[in-house]
Amino acid sequence: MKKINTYHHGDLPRQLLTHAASMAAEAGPESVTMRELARRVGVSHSAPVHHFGTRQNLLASLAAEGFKSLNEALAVHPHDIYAMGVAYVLWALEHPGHYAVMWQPRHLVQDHKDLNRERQQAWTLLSTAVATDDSPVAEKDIDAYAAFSIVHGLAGIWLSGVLPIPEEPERVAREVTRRFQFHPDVPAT
Amino acid sequence: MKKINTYHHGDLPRQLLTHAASMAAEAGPESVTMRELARRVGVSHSAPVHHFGTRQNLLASLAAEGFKSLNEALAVHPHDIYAMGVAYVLWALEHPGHYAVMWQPRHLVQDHKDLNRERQQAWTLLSTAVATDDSPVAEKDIDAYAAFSIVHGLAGIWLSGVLPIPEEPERVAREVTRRFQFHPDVPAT
DNA sequence: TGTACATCAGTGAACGCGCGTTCACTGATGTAC
DNA sequence: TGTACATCAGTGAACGCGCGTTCACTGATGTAC
Repeated sequence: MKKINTYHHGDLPRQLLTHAASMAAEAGPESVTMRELARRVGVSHSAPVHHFGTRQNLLASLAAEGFKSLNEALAVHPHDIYAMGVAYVLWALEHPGHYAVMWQPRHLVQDHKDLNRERQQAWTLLSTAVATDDSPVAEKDIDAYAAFSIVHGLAGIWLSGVLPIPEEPERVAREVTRRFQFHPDVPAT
Repeated sequence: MKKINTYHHGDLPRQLLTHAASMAAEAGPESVTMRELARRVGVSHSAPVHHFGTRQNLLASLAAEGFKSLNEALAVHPHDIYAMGVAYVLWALEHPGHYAVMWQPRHLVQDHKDLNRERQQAWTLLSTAVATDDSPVAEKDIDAYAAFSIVHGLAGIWLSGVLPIPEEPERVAREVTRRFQFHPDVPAT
């Protein structure tokens, strides 16, 4: 039987990230302080410093973990932009703390290698999926912008708490996502 | 000629809100502190307290001002959901500080009368514009959700700084907004 | 199996700082007569 | 026009607090022999 030891338990970085995600979900990234985080995990306030160096680096690690997990969820539907969109929204609802940190880069250290790689990968996944449509090249960027906007907007509305999350978020997410159309023929008025 | 007096200048609440908006735009709502705000305006740190009572109330006043101004911008196009959407995005780009505060209700006092009224009014404007379409009633909510998501998402992407604001934001906003369609006939797969 | 030693994980005191709010105050303005 | 007084706007010291980071440290673990 594995001894559970507050000392050298080997799992502290993992626990710190998990609790940081909870805190960010409850009260935003700015509420994740090294000291309160340490209190919740039950270690001294220098323990997080030992593992992550600075607060900005800890939050960037959390964001990197978030993008990695999001990418896995998106990669399940590599060629279906609508299914991918639904997966995006559902992932955000399931990981509100990560999501908040990912989109508030202000709180993150800038040159975090893992974060930059995973974030780039997320955009690649999305734009590749959009590219499977046969739109003119000049329209592809707009298509990607719009597809991303609708799912990011829906997630943002729900997570901000301004509108309540419905009972069947998956159904609503699917219906909302359907309202996105590729490069409509009718020109803008 | 009007005497400009640091004392009793009568314009302090106005100046406080203006500078608070700048600060929120630069570094987020959480960076708006009573003390730094007072420093920027050049008054003592109790002056903002005298006029707004608490920090949360000051920020709620800023959000209320934001919704009021947004509503005026939206009301220019009362029956055209696409034009209204473009107006929404452009307004957000022009008022990044207000926009940030409006969508981070965590920092605001809850029972601010003006804020609650103006926020309700914004939703009424949007849903009324959507209702001019002849969709089935059950689809209207989804239509409103989707229309709001796409513009809120686009504004959020740009303001978060993750993707750069293009040279012609109005053109891009118009094109993106066109990607929204009312209740498509093709059922979801 | 035992021992010496290096390395790693976590501690706790200390630093300097900025914050929101309270409170008694003072200077400026407006009003009644 | 002058004066007394009330009201309003802004001040500055003080409070108690939580924060990120530094640093010398100690306890636990792993490894070489």
